[in-house]
Amino acid sequence: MNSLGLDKAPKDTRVVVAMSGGVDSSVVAALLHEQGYQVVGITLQLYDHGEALKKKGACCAGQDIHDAKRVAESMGFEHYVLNYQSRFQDNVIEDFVESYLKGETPIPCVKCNQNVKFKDLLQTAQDLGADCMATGHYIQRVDNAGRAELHRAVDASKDQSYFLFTTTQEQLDFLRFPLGGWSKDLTRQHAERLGLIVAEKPDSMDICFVPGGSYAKVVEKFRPGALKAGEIVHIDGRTLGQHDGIINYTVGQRRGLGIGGGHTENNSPLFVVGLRPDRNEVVVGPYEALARDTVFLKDCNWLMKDIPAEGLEVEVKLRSAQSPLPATLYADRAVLKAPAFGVAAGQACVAYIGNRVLGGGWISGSDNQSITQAA
RNA sequence: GUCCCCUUCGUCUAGAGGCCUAGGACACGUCCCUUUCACGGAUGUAACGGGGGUUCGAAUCCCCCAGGGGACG
Repeated sequence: MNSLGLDKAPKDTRVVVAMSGGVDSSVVAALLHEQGYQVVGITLQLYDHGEALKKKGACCAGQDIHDAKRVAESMGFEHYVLNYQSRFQDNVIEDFVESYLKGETPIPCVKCNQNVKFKDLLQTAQDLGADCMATGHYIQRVDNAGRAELHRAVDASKDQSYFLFTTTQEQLDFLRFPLGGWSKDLTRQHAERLGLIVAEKPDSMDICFVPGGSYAKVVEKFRPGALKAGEIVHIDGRTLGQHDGIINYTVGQRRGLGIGGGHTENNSPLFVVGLRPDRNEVVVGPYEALARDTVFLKDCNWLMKDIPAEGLEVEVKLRSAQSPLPATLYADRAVLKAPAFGVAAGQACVAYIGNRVLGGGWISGSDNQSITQAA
């Protein structure tokens, strides 16, 4: 059994590494190469800023691709660049745009993992005769009696399980995440040791196809007219101000409303409580108005057997950086032990038992049963 | 067009002679956090309508000039 869990010598094991051009995936590729594996680095060209966003100057995707290629060249393993622009456009950007127009808050990173990296790229890797595909994600693949499970990263602060909840059992069987047990520090140490040119490269943060700019402008570009000014209304019916486009807001948001004091008791801050795309309105209210204890799910992906009818005691995350919340999971919803504040449709509900990632679903809506029942 | 009240940071306001080089909240900016959008944390900018007085000393007292409410007009 080699380090990738395969019953082959490294030199006979062909592994495709999905290289983004960042530190993490570069370290994975270089490390596996160092260990003697047949590494094939693949970097996807997903968009072109010069063309897609009508921006001048260097294209960021180009720089990342260039970095990945240089890492491969310096280490001496194969590397290919595949043009996936149309797939990315169809499966990620279009969905992103449509979701915002519906008043939801999409997660393009998950769609990209789900529909591009772990689907098309993974298929390509298999077509290339690879034994497995490795990525630089901070998440663990744990073998439990012959069955692969998904577990949170050891470094909780870097855990990316939220973004990978759509990973299927079949995909998981073929995937490897060498950094799942590492800290970011350790990764960077290895990057330096290996002399990678990307060792000092900062972590990516914004949406990749919206570098440093406004994502709303991207939506506006693909759907002219999407940025339409409208009213900001309070849940009590008052109109408190104007917004410059519903797509600029997400449920739970506080900043950016521009509504000063004098509208609420004690000048308490206002939060976006809801979005009404049909009326082009942003609905605001006090923090308490965000309370929800029932989260409805759709298009779920579970890495486990059927969920019992009486429910399953789990913890869920409704936002990537949020602490897990105790809940009872059903096939189509999660019922929280205590209300969550700022549950946005379009975001994901990812379930855990301990460190194990059970999968999750897309949030289609939410409710506050305790209030509904009391009323 | 007689007699009363009001006028402070972008907003809502605290303030009733020295504790105010004017405080708070909301908004806004910056930074941190963050492979979504957000939340959150830290930090910062910013005001006594104007002009005279009285006082050792006025945002606070008095007097004028400009903007909102009151059973004769």
